[in-house]
Amino acid sequence: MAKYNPRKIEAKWQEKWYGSSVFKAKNGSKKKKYYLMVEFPYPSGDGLHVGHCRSFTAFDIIARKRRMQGYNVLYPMGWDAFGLPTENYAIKKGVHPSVVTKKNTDNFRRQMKSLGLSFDWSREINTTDPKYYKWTQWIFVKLFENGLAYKAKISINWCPSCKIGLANEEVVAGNCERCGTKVEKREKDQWMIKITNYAERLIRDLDSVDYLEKIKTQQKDWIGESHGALVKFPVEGVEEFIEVFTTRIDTIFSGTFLILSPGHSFIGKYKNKIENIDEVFKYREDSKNVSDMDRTNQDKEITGVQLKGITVRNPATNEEMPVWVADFVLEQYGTGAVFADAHDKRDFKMGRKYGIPLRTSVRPDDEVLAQKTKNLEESFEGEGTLYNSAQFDGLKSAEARPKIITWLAFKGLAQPKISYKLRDWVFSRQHYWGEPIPMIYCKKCASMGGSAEAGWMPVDEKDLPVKLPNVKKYKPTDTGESPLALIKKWVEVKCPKCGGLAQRETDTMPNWAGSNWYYLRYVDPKNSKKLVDEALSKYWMPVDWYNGGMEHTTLHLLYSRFIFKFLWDIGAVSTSIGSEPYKKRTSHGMVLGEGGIKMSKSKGNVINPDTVVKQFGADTLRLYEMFMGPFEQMIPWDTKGVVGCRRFIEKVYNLVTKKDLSSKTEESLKKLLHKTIKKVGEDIELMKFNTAVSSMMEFVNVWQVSEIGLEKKDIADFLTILSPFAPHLAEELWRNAGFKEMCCEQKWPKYDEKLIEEKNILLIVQINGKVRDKIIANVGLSQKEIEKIVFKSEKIKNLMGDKKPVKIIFVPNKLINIVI
RNA sequence: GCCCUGGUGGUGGAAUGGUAUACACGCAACACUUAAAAUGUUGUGAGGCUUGUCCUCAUGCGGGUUCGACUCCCGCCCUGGGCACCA
Repeated sequence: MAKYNPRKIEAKWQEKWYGSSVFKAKNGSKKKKYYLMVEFPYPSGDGLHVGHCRSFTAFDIIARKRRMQGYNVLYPMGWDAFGLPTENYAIKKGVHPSVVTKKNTDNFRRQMKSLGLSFDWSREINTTDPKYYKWTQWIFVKLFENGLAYKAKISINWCPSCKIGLANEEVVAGNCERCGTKVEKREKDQWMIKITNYAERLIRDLDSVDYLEKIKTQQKDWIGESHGALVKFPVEGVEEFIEVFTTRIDTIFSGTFLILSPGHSFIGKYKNKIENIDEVFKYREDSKNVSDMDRTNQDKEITGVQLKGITVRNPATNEEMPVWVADFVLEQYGTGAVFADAHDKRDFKMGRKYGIPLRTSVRPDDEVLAQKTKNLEESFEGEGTLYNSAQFDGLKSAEARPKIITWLAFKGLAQPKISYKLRDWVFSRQHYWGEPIPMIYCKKCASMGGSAEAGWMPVDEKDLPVKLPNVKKYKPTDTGESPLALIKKWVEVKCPKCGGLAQRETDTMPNWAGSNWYYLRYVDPKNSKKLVDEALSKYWMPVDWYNGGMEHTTLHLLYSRFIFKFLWDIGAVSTSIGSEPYKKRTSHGMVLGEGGIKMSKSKGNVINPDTVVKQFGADTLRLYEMFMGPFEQMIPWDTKGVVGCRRFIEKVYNLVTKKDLSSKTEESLKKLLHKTIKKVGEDIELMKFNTAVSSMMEFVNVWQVSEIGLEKKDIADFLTILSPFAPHLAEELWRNAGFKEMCCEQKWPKYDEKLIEEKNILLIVQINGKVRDKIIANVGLSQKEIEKIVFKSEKIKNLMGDKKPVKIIFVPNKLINIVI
């Protein structure tokens, strides 16, 4: 008998699979579709990570099972290939990024195929392919045409050493991710995308999708919806209001001063009225230089400056209030201004520090706390009962809020308002290796006036894609402009409107641009006329099950939901499919290095899947990655543990190869097989791959010691449920056992409901909740019958002595508990 | 500070109100072998003695609910992740 030789077996079956159409998703099929997707990787030079293997294998198992269940399955793969590491490599070695990308994707594809993953390779996509990014650019044009893309001067993160603008994600603890230099702020004109327009829908529509609860929570927290009110504070002596957003209008009667953010427009507008304007301006300048790190440090001393000569009136009490500036009030949130009282810790501290009067108007339920609050010993931030609040005295905070809003609204001084933490999305990067933003700026047209976007025109659809030109140097310039700005021939272009000399936008898009919509391209990967064919989007979308890392919850996942909603709004996809791209979203746990620390080259603890495949075989790697622990949990790699999975595979190989197939399976083994079929099937759906594997191990352990073994049909069933996990092995044994076709094309076996029903059960006998005996009894015996058996038992008699049972708890077919 | 995870043998873990420690690793003994590896068999939470189909104790810590709690509730500690002056 031949020894188990994974290298030979695996190469053979991979050739058969990839040379046939078994993994191909079929357009125009009458079958029900199932669209499974794992996040496409960034093809780095390091090759596939064992973490990739884990989630790809898990979803490969689901894909293979779905095919066996009769679905038309789409399980595609592609490359999110724009990005910094490739660009940096190009800068260092002088190789064009596209060459590096080609090399890396070839390696990744080889590695994936060596694992036997059942991707449909005929639908492979690559975000750096001009045929692909033509549509990424097209989406940008549509965003612009619909008023969702605009230019704004914002401060960006600037690394003075690398001379490059950094995305927020590239700044680690205030330093440049690459060189560690302290990051500075620079003002720059950037393209922005109005994702904030979609904030409400992005929260509300979470109710209609099946995401892990923690994913929903994180997205909601990130978008940060707060319900409150916009309140107007009339400024003394001028026809002007300062607007404030508050969620705690129930505390309005205790408001004794107003605080503006340093950048608030009121200051510039009324600089002539502010007596100490020099001091205020100085404070504003100083606060600009406070780094983000210092500004977010909560232990930081509160600072502020009063705007002398300016007062406002509290719209509730009509009292005069001083106005201050403080840098803990943020320009970007709400209206950039707050009213201050003793019911906020920061306001409280500030009032104390500068001797500004403080007042309270909410009483906590706790008496001691109420006294302390009233005596201004400490700041009470919770909810309670109102006092000092005129006609609202005695109301609870929650009931007072709508009443106060209505009362002030009647005077035209307040309105309900929902505020979001979500900011618009900075879409410009000063890098080479990204999609060029397909916009043209014409000075002449800009002089015709209008908005900030005047003079900006999108590239005509027929001229898309705007291809990345070849450059000699990929490194950004000293001015912080993209290296594309140096190529005069590419930058200078005819204005699409007036025909005069105009210039291209030289910034490129962020990494997320290509992954915003890739799920749509898999559906129709070669379409050169449209982003996606309507009928195909209608058949395949939405993605039925999408898996990815938790680290993408607030970036990629949110961005792509937003872009899909936009495409749906403009009718770029079939409108019958709903405005959510993913029906179900789950997430995998990271695979750590041995000892529980993160795998990294510097630590030298990186596990290369190639090595594992070479040493143990792909099936062993697949099985181990599923067996190592719960799928959603972080888990350390353990090379010793891999051995156990290899042993299991050899056991199965030897059993099927050696045993006589003509015999009839004995009843108890057949029963266990059907229980295993049930368990494996259910566990796959719940992503409990580890227990699915262990149940197959248990089955094989029993099978191994059984004298008769399995009959042919039962072998077939077992190989079929094993095949999603260890597909090469299953395929080989399937053929060896003399079956026709391929194992992966079989139907998923049904378990026999009657067969797994138990006739006898092990019944637990407890006294006072402690296990004292176990008896084998027929299924369905009544309490009386069980009691009869139990009270006859010598053991129980001895344990009970002369004590009488006080109470007897009986759980049918499970347990009897005698309380004495 | 707030939100979300998780805490079980020497190790990865199993069990979501009813036999705690499945499965696997590791370890030990035995068999096979000149020997080793591989393989197979058996044992393996801790402690105790009267060595048993025995007893006691153990699921981060402290309380509670229950006939019965790893599982539910309250308080606390620790791990990992996210957000962080958000009005």
